[in-house]
Amino acid sequence: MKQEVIKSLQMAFESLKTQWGIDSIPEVEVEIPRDEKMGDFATAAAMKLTKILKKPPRDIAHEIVSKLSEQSSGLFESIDIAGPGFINFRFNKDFFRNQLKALLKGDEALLSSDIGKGQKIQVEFVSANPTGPLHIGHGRGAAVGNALSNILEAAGYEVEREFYINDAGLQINLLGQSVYARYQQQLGNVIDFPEDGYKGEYIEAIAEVINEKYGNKYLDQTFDECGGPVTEFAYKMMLENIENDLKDFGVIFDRWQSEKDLHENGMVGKALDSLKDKGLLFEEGGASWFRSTEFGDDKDRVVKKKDGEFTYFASDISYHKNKLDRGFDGIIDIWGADHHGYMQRIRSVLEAFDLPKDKFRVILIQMVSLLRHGEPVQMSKRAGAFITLREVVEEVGPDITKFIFLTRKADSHLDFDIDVAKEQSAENPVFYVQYAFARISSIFRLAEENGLNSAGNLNNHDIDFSVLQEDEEISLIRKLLQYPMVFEGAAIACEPHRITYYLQELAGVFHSYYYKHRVISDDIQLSLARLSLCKGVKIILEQGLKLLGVSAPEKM
RNA sequence: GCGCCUGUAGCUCAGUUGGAUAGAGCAACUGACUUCUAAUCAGUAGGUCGGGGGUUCGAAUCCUCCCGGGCGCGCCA
Repeated sequence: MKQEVIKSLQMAFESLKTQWGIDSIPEVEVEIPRDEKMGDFATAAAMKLTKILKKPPRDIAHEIVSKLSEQSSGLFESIDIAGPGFINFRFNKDFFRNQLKALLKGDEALLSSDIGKGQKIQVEFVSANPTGPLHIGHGRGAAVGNALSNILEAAGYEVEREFYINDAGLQINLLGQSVYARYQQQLGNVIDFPEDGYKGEYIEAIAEVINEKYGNKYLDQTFDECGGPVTEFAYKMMLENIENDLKDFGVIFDRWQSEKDLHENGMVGKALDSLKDKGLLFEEGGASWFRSTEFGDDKDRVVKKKDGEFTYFASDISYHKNKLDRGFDGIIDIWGADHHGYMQRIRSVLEAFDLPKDKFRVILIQMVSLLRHGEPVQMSKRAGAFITLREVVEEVGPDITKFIFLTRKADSHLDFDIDVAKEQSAENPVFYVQYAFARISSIFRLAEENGLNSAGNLNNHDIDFSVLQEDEEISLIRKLLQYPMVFEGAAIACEPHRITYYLQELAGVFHSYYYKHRVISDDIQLSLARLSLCKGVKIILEQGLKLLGVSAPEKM
């Protein structure tokens, strides 16, 4: 729909070029006006040209409009000049009706997009340490990462969803020690709990499972002796829990990349070697450093400590090198905002490995404050006092939880009040959207009973769309046709929340229409045309909800 | 001290990358169920876009300086 306007404007500019005495035509930008009454599309081109042409914007607008009317494509009902020099376009109704027909025939361009052109893109998200259950913040990352992946996929990218497992290093070791200590305690041994150990109940649970499975096998062993298998068991069980939590939240990953594997396969050393070959490593104070200042970082970063151990950053270098080696055209990392200080470092690494700047993108997910009755819930993983994602999902439900996460842009803080999410469930925006879908489904059930078979008839009969005359019907089609633009915008900006808002608007236009006009009536032709319109709404609602990972129920 | 995010209606948030009279939902108030689902609809009210200055035809949006909130600045992971 947007393309038609742009094309017309480009043609007009082309023929005005000589008259204006400019070499190339200006870039054409069109927007959807805030108020539907202004038109379907608007351009501020005349105002932007005023500086170059040294003429008042309204004069320029007049020249453009008269050129446009010479072209008279017949697409537009009206082209007006308004305000300081906006040009407003209004499509004629047949254009809308034809587009609706195209949507129902399954015109892909109205549902998806090919801006991705098959490029391979990797989206890494959640990537929580497997040392405890997922909390609500991880849930937000999961919801956004999942929706974004879906959107990019629909936009023609080949997407891989990946979870990076931090299964090497001190934290995992601490997990093992904590479980070991609980195991000993459960079997009656008096043993000190590690000072910084994980104190949550889940640690006890893991210890119990070890007890059930292996009995007192490790009872007489020190941690030095049995730390390996105990730690491995603990972390695998933890990882399994995480995977299940995500699955029950409706988020599935394509690939789980282990940090430990990178070490064991020598990838870390290799990655550093290739930096060395580029002359980007140096030795100082017995440690190895990456010259990240070369790429705009504040200071150079240690990759190998003086005790010979790799830093965490070294694994990340190797991990991102690994991503590049796997042939991705673009890399998107979704991190908690508390990791933002890490961004420039990774950016430097990827630049060192020759990835163009615009191919790497970090989406920071701001903190979630969990509230109950308006009071903040204190969260501390170490102390074990926190509410898990699972608890929230079980209490509030996955659809509401996801929808709330996706109704805000990622980089703003979010208050998640469990009681508000639950108590207002009847007024919750997610139901507003789902209800529109359920209502349409209900209409189709009735249509079925009345012999207006939805699927069959709507496809086989030559339905006369010209009976769709009501303003609300045209508004509804107009809204439907905005979907590809919204969707593309969401993909380009990596902002799933745009879809969430759009769906609410679409549902709103539909509810309003529903209240005012009856779909099924004695007039068969009209009924069929209106059913077709509803079908169109249903298709878009379903598609949008699918991208968000939210269910579309036939009944509510 | 430096860096990132943030401040928009009583509350929770959008604002199409600089455009027209700043928008939703909740809460408040008025109305609408004999109809394909009232989890809905129609309407009223609610604003110094944190504050000052600047850039220009035009600023919630860009620059700058203040004020407030969150987070981060290890040879930790």
